[in-house]
Amino acid sequence: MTDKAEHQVLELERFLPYRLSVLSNTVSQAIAATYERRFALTITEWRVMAVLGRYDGLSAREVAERTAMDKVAVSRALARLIGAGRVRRQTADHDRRQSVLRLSAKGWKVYDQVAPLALEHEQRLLAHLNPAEQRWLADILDKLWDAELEEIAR
Amino acid sequence: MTDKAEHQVLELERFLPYRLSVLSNTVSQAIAATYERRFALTITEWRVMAVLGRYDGLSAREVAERTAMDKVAVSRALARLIGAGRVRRQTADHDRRQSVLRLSAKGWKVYDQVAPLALEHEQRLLAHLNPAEQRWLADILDKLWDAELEEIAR
DNA sequence: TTAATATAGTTTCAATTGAAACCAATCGCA
DNA sequence: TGCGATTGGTTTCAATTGAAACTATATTAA
Repeated sequence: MTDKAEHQVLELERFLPYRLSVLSNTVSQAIAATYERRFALTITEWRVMAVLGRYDGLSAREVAERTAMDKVAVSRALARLIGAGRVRRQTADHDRRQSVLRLSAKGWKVYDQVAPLALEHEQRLLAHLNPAEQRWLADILDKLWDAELEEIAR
Repeated sequence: MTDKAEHQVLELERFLPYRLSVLSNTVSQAIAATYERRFALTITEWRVMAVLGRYDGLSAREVAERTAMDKVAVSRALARLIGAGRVRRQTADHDRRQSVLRLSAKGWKVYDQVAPLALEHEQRLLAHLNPAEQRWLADILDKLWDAELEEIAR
C-alpha cells in the first residue's frame, strides 16, 4: 500500500501552481527588499500608492478592487500611509461613507523614486527572455488571468 | 509637482510581478479551497506531504529545500501532520539531529485523494492554453526560475 | 416618514507568521 | 582529546493577518 508504484506521482517542482507561487514570491520579495528598508514601505502599502499614483481620488473600496487586496488590508495600509503623511484622505461630497484618496506631495516624492525602481526590476526580469518569449508570456498571462478571474467572479 | 504628466506611470495591472502574484494566489487559493475543508489540510501541510510522497525519508531541512518553505514553517507543519498521524518521524542513525520522515498509511490515503485532485486542477488551468502556449509557458518558467533562483543563491 | 437592507470602512479578537533565541548533536581542527 | 563553530530542528515573543462584529451613512420601498 505504501509502495511508490501504486501512487499517483506529483512532482512538485514541475507542478504549475507551485512553480508560479515560488517564482512570484521570489520576484516580489526581491523587489520589495529594495524599498522596504529604504522607504519603510511594505508591499501592500506600495500597491496602494501605485494605484493612487495612477488613478487619483479613488475610494478605499476601489483601491481594494484594483490591488486585489481585501478591504481590511487596504484600511490598515491606508492608516499607515495617512499617518506617515504620504496619502491624504477627504470625504466624498456625494456619499459621506466614501473617502477620496490621493497621494500627498510627500507621497509623490516616494512614488517618484519607487516606481522607476520597480520598473527597472521588471526589466531585469524580462531581460532573461527574448522578445518572442516576452510576447508569449504577456499573452499567456492575459489568457490565464481572464480565465481564472472569471472563475472567481462566478 | 503633483501633475500626472511629470510622473513615471506604473500601470499595476500590466506590471509583471503583480500579475504573477495575483494569478498565482488566485490559482493556489482555488486549489487549496478544495482540500482545506475536506481534508483539514493547509497549503503548507500539503506541500510537505507532496514532497514526502515523492521522496521518502527526507529530513526536515530537505523538505524545506524542496518546498521552498522556511524551516520554522516546516517544523510547524510537521508537528501538525505527525499529530494527525499522517507522517511518521524517526531519528537518523548516522546523525541524531536529523529526522527521517515518511508518510504513514493514513498519510498515503490522504495523498492518494489529494494528488489527483491537484493534478486535475493543473489540467483545468492548462486547458485554457493551446499546446504551443503550454510549451512556451513551461520553457519561460524554466528560464525565469533558473535566472531568479540563481540570483538568490548568490 | 420610517423601518429594513445594503454599503464603506474600522475595530476587535484569535490565529498565523517571522525573527531571534535556543537546545542538542556533530564537525573541524588545534 | 577537547573546544569553538556549524547544523538540524524547536520554542518564544512580537508583529501581521483574517473573520466577524461593528459604526455610520445611504438606499429602497412600504
